[in-house]
Amino acid sequence: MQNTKANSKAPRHGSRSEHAYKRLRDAIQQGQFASGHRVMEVEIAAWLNLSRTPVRDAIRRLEGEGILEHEPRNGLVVAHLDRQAVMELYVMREVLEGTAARLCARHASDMEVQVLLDLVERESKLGWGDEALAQHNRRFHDAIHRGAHNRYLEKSLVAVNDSMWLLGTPLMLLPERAQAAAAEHTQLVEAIRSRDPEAAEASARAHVRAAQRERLKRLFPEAES
Amino acid sequence: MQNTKANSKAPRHGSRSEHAYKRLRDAIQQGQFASGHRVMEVEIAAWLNLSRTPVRDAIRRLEGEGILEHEPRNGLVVAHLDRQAVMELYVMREVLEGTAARLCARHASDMEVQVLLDLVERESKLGWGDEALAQHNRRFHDAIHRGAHNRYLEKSLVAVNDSMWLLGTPLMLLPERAQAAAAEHTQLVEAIRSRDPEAAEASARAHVRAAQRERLKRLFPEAES
DNA sequence: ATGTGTTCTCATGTATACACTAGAGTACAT
DNA sequence: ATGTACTCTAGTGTATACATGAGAACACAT
Repeated sequence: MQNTKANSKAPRHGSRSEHAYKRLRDAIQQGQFASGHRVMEVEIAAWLNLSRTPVRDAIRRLEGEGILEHEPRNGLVVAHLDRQAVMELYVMREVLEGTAARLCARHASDMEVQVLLDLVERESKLGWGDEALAQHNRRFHDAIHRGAHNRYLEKSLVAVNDSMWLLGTPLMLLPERAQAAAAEHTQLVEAIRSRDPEAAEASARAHVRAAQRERLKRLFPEAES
Repeated sequence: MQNTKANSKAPRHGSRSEHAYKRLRDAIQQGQFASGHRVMEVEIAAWLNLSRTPVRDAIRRLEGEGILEHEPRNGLVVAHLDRQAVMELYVMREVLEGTAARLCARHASDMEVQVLLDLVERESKLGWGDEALAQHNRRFHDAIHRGAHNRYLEKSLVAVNDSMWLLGTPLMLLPERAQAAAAEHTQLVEAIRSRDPEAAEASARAHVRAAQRERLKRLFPEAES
């Protein structure tokens, strides 16, 4: 075995496979590997200072999640989403986030609802365009996903949202979008608090559609849409 | 490398990893490995006459798909679904099949609709309780999933339906259910043919709920539900 | 008998060597 | 110049040896 101590900067999480998975995932999420960038086992292994075996595990997982894909003449690359894929992705996201909101209104415990109320409360106190806001946004949506109490829904949502960050910068970092999103979050939580599944689903769907409109504006500025 | 020719009965599909994946998947699907059965790399490797490496790949994939899971004191086992999990699974199935039907009504090409019409037509001519009927059922639903033209939806549906066969015998093998299902299929395709997304979704959701009721009767006969 | 510490063993994690394949380059013939 | 066959090579697939860790079994003390 090689160098078991001081394995570079980042702390080791669990097994080496797990470590490789997280590092690779983060690297892609943060845009260190852009869409279409080729990913080679040996390269990653050298980068993380491990053998190919745990790297392969990580790659296989990311492949299963659709983050990596085989490109015909090119080998394995970070997945690239064309316009059609983005549309399909947002359709799914609307369905899943809508469902999560509906189920959350029905099944979330009072304590879970309280957490949501606290989160929207705190959101208003955050500066716009901040990295902290993007993180807050993740927490907020995770709280709703968990409140739905459906492990399969949760898994599908993770998959869809993971594919989302292949699109680049989170929208929350854009001040206008952050401001609108805060209002939408408030409305959504209000529907959940009053245990109104229909309103909650409608609100979540509207929220996703708004994000989609904004996203399309950024991605394909000249498209008629 | 070992024995490259005459690798036992079943034909080799693509790579050894792929082969291992399919064989293992089929074995679980056909109930050769029941829910809760422990799965060990070495055992499977010996069974398929390969090394652990491709078997590991296969196992990792099935793990990612939720077909295999780590049980605290027991290692890796074929996933076991408790009552709660079954309920959650059917909720997701209702959402996803409903969505597929809705999108299919909107986006399927005329040719794809024609295929669906042919399939329901042919279904009426099949004997009930037959293995061929279960296969036909898969084809039918696959056709709807494809007709929705949404790769992420399709993937989620595959995942959910794969978890489904952890529950045992397909319901289609029960004559009463097969008969009812045929009627429901007809109604669903009719809604799709007339390009009515709302009716299609409602029909698909009803179809799933009917299946769920039947399933719960079999799985938990004495439950109040 | 019951607890507790110590092996022991089995299964998985990890590294690595070797095999195979498909694409890139190269040399030669026309 | 262009086509064609051959090699060369980079990257992945596969096998296998070795490391590690966590339960099980055992031995011993009380």
